[in-house]
Amino acid sequence: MDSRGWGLALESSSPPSDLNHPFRHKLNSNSNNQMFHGLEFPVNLHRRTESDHQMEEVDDENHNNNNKEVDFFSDHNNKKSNNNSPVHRSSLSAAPHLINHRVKEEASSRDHHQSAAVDHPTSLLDNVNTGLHLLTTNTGSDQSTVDDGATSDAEDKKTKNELVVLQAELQRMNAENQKLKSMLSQVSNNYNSLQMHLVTVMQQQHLRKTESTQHETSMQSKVEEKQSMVPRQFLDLVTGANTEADELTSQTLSDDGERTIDRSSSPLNSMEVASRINNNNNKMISNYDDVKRIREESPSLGSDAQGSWVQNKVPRLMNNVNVVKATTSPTVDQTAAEATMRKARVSVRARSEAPMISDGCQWRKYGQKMAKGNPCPRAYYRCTMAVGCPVRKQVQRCAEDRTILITTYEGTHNHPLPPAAMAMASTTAAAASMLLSGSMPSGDGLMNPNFLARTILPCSSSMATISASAPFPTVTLDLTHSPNPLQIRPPNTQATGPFQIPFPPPNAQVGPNFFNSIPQIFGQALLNSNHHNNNNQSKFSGLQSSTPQAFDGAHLQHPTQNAAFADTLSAATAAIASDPNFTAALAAVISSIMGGARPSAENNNNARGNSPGGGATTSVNTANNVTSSSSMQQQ
DNA sequence: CGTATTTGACCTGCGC
DNA sequence: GCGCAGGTCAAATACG
Repeated sequence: MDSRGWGLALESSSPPSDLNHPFRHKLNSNSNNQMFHGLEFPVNLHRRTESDHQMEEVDDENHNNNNKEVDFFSDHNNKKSNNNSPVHRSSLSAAPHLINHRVKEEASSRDHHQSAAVDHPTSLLDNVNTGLHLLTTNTGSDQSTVDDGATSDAEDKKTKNELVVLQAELQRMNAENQKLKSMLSQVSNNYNSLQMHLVTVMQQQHLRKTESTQHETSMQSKVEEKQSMVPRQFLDLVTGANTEADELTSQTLSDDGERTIDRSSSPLNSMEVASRINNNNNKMISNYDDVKRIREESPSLGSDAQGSWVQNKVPRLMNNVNVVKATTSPTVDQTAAEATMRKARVSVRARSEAPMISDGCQWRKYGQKMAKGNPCPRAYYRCTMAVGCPVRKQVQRCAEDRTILITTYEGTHNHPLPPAAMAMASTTAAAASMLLSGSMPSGDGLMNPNFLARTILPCSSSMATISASAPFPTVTLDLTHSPNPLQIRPPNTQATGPFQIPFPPPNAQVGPNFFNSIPQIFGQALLNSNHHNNNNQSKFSGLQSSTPQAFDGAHLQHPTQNAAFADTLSAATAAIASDPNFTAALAAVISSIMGGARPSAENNNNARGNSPGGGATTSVNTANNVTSSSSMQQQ
């Protein structure tokens, strides 16, 4: 957690006690999938499973032994001082025996089911380091106080038996790890395939639109331009570069003699397509004269809104991201992608008395301005976690309600993020991606924001808003509203069409998993819109009902693990959620593996403790959890 | 003394 | 062309 103690914690730091949870499994990161890099799977942390029960029994044994240790010590003292007491002698001999007997019985019964681990107990024991130190105290005390060789042997056997049990548990967990690995692999594969499919579809739509526009009449009327300005701007803000790049793409493909490619069947490698788009974006961005020429050549593409946007932003983008001439370098692709991503903004409204919400990243303030219409100054921050990171954010209090802090993110991090920052980063990235993807030309060539408002999450309550009238395409995630749809919504001057996603009530505990769920929600939204395009809206209802379970399954006890896992899971589910059956299956599998989708009431109610939970109604209180900050803004 | 913040100046785009 | 507003820069200042 950032030492500055910003007010709104989007993720919870890990209590030290949980960090040492003995049953944490750490999966090897999949080198082919950075999405799951460093993902740790706490297994059976939530449900009282057999293993937990076994461990507690062991602990109970230990505890009992520790309790008895006093008695033993007392007995030994009595024994030494008074060997003639038959009562003491009997209790002395009976207690360890009974304990060992119970342990043996338990070990035997478990060994019956897990014989593999018992086949070579001694060799395994040498290699097992449980780190639990379950028996050393007891054994040591007994050995130190009981000068009895038989008892010592019994203790050794007991120790070995318990270690055998632990070894069996380890093996069982290894098997679970393998299952999880395979599951992750499956998720990863689906994610990659769907991502490629998405790029392919995007490219097809672009090509289709390009062809259609070539047959259109030359000029649209001024009225038509006015009417289409908002959606066109919305389109342009997020994909206008691509739209023009498509012209370049067509030219480039023609120049390269590759235009014979069958677009309908999209044999092009999706990544190659994306690379070409980005490359041509670079061409466009790097050569403003080309942009003007293309706009002149393609009047239908050069509407006012689009032109103003390009003229407005391209030079700055050139300065900011050092766009260079188009090459096939992946770095250039990334730069173009960043330039594109910087066009989209994600605004988060949350109640906080602190000057800035804690999102896990390190920010450096580089400016502050008084914005028109708001007595509160607007502060400008840039990410300092890596040199040249393009991500910036603006922080400003709401003019109407100064308890509301509006944080607007822009750009995509170009560096690895700590788990604490993953939630917000993935949220903003997903929201920006949704803008980018959601603005792809649909059947009529334009994506109307109101279309999104009509189609996305009709049953949701509190809201996020897509703003197309703002200078930038902005997704506003409003964490200040009640989920009750009947409640009057405070005026949002920039909102043009409500696009709602479920958010917790103002006083609800909003935790990392809530933010982790946002990418998934946006994935749902995007997919829902796609389904709507395909007249296949019914699929989404199943998706909605199934995906929350996936996050319920992420109700884990370790906050960091929980955040990391749920974050990764949310990203994955957002990407793969186009198949509701798969999502439901994944939710079911994860829920079953993770110990059931039913979190305990304790976890939900004690969210800020060791159990932040995974739903949208748990963890840190957005509205009230406020801390002071040393990096005070003048607000 | 190094780093972060502050704040006025400057740049750019847009509307009139 | 001019003024306004948003955004950024960089020297000055504060802070640990």
